[in-house]
Amino acid sequence: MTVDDDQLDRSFAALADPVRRAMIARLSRGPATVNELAEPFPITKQAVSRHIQVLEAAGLITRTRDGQRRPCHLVPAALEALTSWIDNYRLETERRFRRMEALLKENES
Amino acid sequence: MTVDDDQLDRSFAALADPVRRAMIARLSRGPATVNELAEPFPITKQAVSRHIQVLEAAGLITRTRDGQRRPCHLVPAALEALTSWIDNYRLETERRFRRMEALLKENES
DNA sequence: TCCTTGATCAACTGATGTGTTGAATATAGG
DNA sequence: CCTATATTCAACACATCAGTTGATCAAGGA
Repeated sequence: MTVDDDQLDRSFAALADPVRRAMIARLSRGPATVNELAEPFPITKQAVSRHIQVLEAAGLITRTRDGQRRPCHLVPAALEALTSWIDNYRLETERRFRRMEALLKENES
Repeated sequence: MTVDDDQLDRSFAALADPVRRAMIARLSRGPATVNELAEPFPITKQAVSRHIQVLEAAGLITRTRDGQRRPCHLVPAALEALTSWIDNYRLETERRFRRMEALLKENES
């Protein structure tokens, strides 16, 4: 999955909050409703509802309908898009470091 | 490399800005000074200087001294810490999806 | 239909973030 | 010493964000 710049903005901003990261961790173990996600936190359900909207706008989760409930589901492909963005630059940097080391070793011999 | 919650806050928040992401991309190709990093952007160097401080506080870059210059260097291990945090939950979710699929297939037979 | 539960909308507050301008600091070089 | 260059600090404006309370909407069950 490839993402545009706005999607990266929203995704990284979504992860830049401990409450939303804890929700991601919870959802990795299975779907959950607003009430279930709210349970561990000392904040109102309205606040939790908005955290969920942030995650959904980022594409990190989707929502289904189950009667009155609106269960949330993690979207692994969206997470994968972030890691591949980061890995791109990490790997490039590590390659450069290895080339530098090789050059140093060559010069000292 | 393992990071604490505050470090994750700062790192993801640092990446939630297109200017800082472009700086990461630039630095993956080699060290650069404030002036070099500022060049592509229509903002003041003071603003660029603060973007750099944000990246440094997140541990994503380090800085050295070269006369008046303060070159920035990307820290691949810090990027790796982020991808492994994300991958942890992505892989857990994908494992769960595969178990679900297996169960469905078993029940339909 | 009435009441309860799950979830969201609207308006407001305080904190944080990103940008500006202007002044200050530090190092290199004549 | 004096000046130019690289960078940072300080103070301010403006926008966005996370939280609150109170009202509203939607679906289920007696």
